[in-house]
Amino acid sequence: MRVTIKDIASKVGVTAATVSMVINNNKKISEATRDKVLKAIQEMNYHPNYIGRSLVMGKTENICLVATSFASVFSLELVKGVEQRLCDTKYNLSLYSTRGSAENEREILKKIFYERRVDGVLSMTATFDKRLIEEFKNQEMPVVLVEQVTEGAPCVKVDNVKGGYLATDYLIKKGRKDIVIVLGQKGAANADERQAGYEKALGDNGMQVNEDNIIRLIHYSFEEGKEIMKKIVNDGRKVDAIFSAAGDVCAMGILAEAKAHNIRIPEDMSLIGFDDLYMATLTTPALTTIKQPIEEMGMQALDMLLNIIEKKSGDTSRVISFEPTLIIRDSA
Amino acid sequence: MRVTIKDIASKVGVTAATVSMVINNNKKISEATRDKVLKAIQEMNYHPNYIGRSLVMGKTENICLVATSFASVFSLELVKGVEQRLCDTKYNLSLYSTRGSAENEREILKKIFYERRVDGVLSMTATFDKRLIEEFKNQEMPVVLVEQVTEGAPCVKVDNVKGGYLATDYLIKKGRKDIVIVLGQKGAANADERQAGYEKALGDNGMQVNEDNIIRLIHYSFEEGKEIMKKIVNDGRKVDAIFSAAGDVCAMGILAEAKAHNIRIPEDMSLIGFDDLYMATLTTPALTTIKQPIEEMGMQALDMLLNIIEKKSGDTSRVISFEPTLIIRDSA
DNA sequence: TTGTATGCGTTATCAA
DNA sequence: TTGATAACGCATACAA
Repeated sequence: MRVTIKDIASKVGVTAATVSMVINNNKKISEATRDKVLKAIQEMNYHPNYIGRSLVMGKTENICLVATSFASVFSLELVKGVEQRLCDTKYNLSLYSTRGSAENEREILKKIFYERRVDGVLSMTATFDKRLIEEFKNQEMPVVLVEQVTEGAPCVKVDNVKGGYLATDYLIKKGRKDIVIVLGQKGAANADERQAGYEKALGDNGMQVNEDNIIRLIHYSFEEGKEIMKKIVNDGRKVDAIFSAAGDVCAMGILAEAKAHNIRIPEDMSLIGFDDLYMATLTTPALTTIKQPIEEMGMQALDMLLNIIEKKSGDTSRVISFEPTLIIRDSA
Repeated sequence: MRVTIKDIASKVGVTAATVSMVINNNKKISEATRDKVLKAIQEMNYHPNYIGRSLVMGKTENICLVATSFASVFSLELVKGVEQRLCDTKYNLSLYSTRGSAENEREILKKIFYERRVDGVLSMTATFDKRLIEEFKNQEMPVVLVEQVTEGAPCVKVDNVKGGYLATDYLIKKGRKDIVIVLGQKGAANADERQAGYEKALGDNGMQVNEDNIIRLIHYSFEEGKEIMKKIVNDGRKVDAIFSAAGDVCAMGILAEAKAHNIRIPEDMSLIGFDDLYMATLTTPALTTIKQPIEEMGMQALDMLLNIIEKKSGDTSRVISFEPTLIIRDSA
């Protein structure tokens, strides 16, 4: 049998309540009994059962990170940031991946707070709408959103408008006239914002938006990047720059396919990515890209969540926006 | 206030026990009351509190993965595998990172089972010695080791000797004479085994081991890879192949630095990595590497753990070894 | 300063 | 088929 608080109590000759008070550093306990209890705890190798404690305290000391999947470099970096901050606290991290339909995602999120498995939630999922946030509030379950702004919940994100602007403006200043932008699906916050930055930069420089220059993809993948470049070549289009606002991996696909068609980069065509994954330094030419401080975002998101959990802040409408930066390498 | 089993009971006009039996599909409940209870559960949006259930059941339905850090692509791939299997079960995954000293690591591991936070442990940490395994056994806490064999605990690993052999033998067959191997610290199971494979391949081909060709690192990182290559250049060494048995990420660092010094790969020097991360396909040249089926290892490890937890198997000495394969691309 | 009593939300045993 | 009761391990208000 595992040793419980009662075992300690009976060994020392006090009650469980006393032992509990010693554990929780209650000042009203005499030195003498405190020492005896502590000694017994040592000897019997006692550790308080976390489930018992959780039940009475109403806290699990667990927080979770929810994402559609953890297969991306983005989520890895985020986990890194969260983890780094978490190790100084008493909290543990659980990962919930909601692979599958939006409905399934909703179910998982609901389970999380109704079953009280965690004290707070960090979410990178898409289905976090106002209704769901309302339910979280009703259940008093703190939540911080990452990369997605929804009214009523605090959020950590990157200034994607600025990211889109920086890249586009740089290309224009380099003399590029016909700039393709590759984006995720319409409606995805990052895609819409980056597009807005792209269009603003064009406008500020007295240029028109050409709808043909807006290309969309779904998985942000290497393969899609190749397909996009292949189509541009097959269509016989003359394009002097591509801004892969859908990330570095896609940009790498574009690069690979461009090489296969003997298109020289950056001489014939400029290429800019988004993310600044470290492999962006490894291609030839090395990729010019927009850097997002993902790890810092993870830390910040966790800090916000812990503040809410521990009631140091009730501010549920705070949006922290990180500044992206242009990293100039060889591809543009 | 959150809705509990009692709220349902009083609403329907039965006791909590009855509601509990309905939830747990006890057959002795009449259709009539079952329906009434189910309806109330729906209406009041009731979900059983997981903490309360855990306390009485003595199970948390949580398993954890322990690693020094989750900042590596290796651990992420493993998480992917585990996660994929886990989503069909009632279990949840927690991540514990034990960054810091070995002593700290020990403390965290002990906490895990003494506090009964989880039903089972998957461990990738180094400090899992016989003594610790003994403690796990005493506390009836199931554990499966990943990438590390220790007597008394089941384990999932890759045949690293073979991996080391495959790469080295291939380089020799390609006519390389002066092959550097990059390894983790002596004592780390994967490092020692890969080294053994390297030395066996040299021996089988009638070549001598040159101690200068064995280089060690700590973090398996991109930066360390760069440092290693820089040092080789600065020392004016003539090396015609590097086998980064410390992984693809390190190999990428080597690649980046080699490029910076205009060393052509594979013409001037062959380069082989280890892991087969998907980014290995994205570099120029694409990386030749030893593939470990990391994701499958994660799935297998989880299956073993769940079998032990659910008492379907008590076999604590099983070692499952996966076969690595040589993936030939452009760097060697 | 310490003990008694109670409750956290659930399941399980037994009696009705 | 259902209800009453105890139990899981711990923390806390109140009494002593």
